[in-house]
Amino acid sequence: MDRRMTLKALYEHSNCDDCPIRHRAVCAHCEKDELEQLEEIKYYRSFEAGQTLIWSGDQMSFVGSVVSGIASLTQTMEDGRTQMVGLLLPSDFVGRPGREVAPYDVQATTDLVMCCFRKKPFEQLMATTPHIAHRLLQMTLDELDAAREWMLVLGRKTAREKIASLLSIIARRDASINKAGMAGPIVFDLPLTREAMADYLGLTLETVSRQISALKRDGVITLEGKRHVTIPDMGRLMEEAGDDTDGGFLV
Amino acid sequence: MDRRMTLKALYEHSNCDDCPIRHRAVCAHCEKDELEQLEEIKYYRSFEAGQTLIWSGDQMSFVGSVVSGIASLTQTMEDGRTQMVGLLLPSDFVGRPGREVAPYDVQATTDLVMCCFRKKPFEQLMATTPHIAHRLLQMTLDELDAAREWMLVLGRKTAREKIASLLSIIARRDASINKAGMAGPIVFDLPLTREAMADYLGLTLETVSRQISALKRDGVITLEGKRHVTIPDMGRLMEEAGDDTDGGFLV
DNA sequence: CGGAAACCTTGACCGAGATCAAATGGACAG
DNA sequence: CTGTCCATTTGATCTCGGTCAAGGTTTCCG
Repeated sequence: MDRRMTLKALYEHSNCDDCPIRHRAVCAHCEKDELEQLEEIKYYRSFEAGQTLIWSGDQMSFVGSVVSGIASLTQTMEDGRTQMVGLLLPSDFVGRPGREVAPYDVQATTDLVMCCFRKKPFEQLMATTPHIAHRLLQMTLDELDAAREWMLVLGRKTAREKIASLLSIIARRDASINKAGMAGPIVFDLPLTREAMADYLGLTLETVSRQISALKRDGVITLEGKRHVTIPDMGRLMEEAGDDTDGGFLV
Repeated sequence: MDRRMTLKALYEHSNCDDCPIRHRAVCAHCEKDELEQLEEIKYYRSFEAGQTLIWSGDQMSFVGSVVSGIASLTQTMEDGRTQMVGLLLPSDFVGRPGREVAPYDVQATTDLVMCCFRKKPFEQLMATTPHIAHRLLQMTLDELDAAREWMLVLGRKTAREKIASLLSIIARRDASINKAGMAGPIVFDLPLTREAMADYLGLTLETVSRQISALKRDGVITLEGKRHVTIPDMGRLMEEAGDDTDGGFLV
């Protein structure tokens, strides 16, 4: 894969209603010109599936959030073992205000559109408008909770539980985006290859495949083709994941 | 263990030079009265080894930081499997400003002294003094990086590498607190039982014991008694951990 | 000093998941 | 339709770390 990428900014929209940062910035304390300032330093970028947006150790020039598609954060050891350490779905934030250098690779797992802000101006804006900083702290705390929940998955769950955990995370996020409830069957397309799932779960792709087959055989999920998943009973899936069944909070 | 704990605030010192928050708060932008405000809501608490400060699901009434000793964050599944998701050494921050309920247990792994701030006043202070919020964001980002680095350990490293990783984290922190350099042997006391290490590493205590014995046999570490460790060659240990040898940044 | 309770080590065995290998299926170009 | 490519599935075997069990050390307390 080519290490360089098209850095051309894509000013596709002059005003952007679907930008998650903007939505998040809109609150009782917002002032009109704060939004305008955000607009000024905002731009869009598209990436193809498989592209690496940022390499570990690179200078970071922007922060931003996922508009559509999926990005992933991965760490790699010298011998090639890789571990995905974050899965960024639409509305998730990317970047470390105040940091110069990226601590891990950021990849486009699917075709991806990002809403970006140039980093320096964004940091200045953060310094002058406290509620953006506050919002960012809340988002970072959410990420930290998610990372720590995932540590339990990586450290203590069996392969079957790991798969069920991943499916239930994706299903939950998907249902909340589509504003569907938890009741009734949930249907979605798996946005990850077996290999990407393996990298997220600390497994091999063969084990992922076997466990998905097993969940299918046992009626926990239904598969059409290799990617289209139906979950007839979300509670059952969460049991398989080893989670508290009642802890079904929507993020 | 008793779920209730002595909540008695310990106003041991009326002015506190060793308080990490205060140190962190001292910067070019600090104003005198900000420190005074922090002083007003600050108090100390001591805990015995094994005590649980906060139970998952509890209301949190304070935030604060570790003065001495070690605290740990743990998650537990219904069947008893537990995973430690954070190791809090002196100067590390505890608490989620803006959150009501604790997402995991906080335990005193050793005897512990915390420097606490009542949560509500602290949050108000945060809202009025942006640089505290900023400082907190930086600390949270650090924690997030540490959590993600640990995900690689949990997901992809062998038992031997896991042990070496834990030892090198403790050694690094210890050396930086004592202002010792990385050159030359590093000596410290293991602050964790084999079981606690196992919970942090996603292993069993037997495996921890075996791997420590193996590292001793191979000359990577020296043990006196069960806890007193000498690391003759930090570079060697980091190789065993599977880390980039040159990435020896002190936090 | 003696006995009990933690904590730790070591051994024997087993099994979940890794590894190596081959077959299957779907998408797409020609 | 046919061949190629890639993702996935499935099978056979191996191995690392878990499990069960026994014994050793240290600490603490009467």
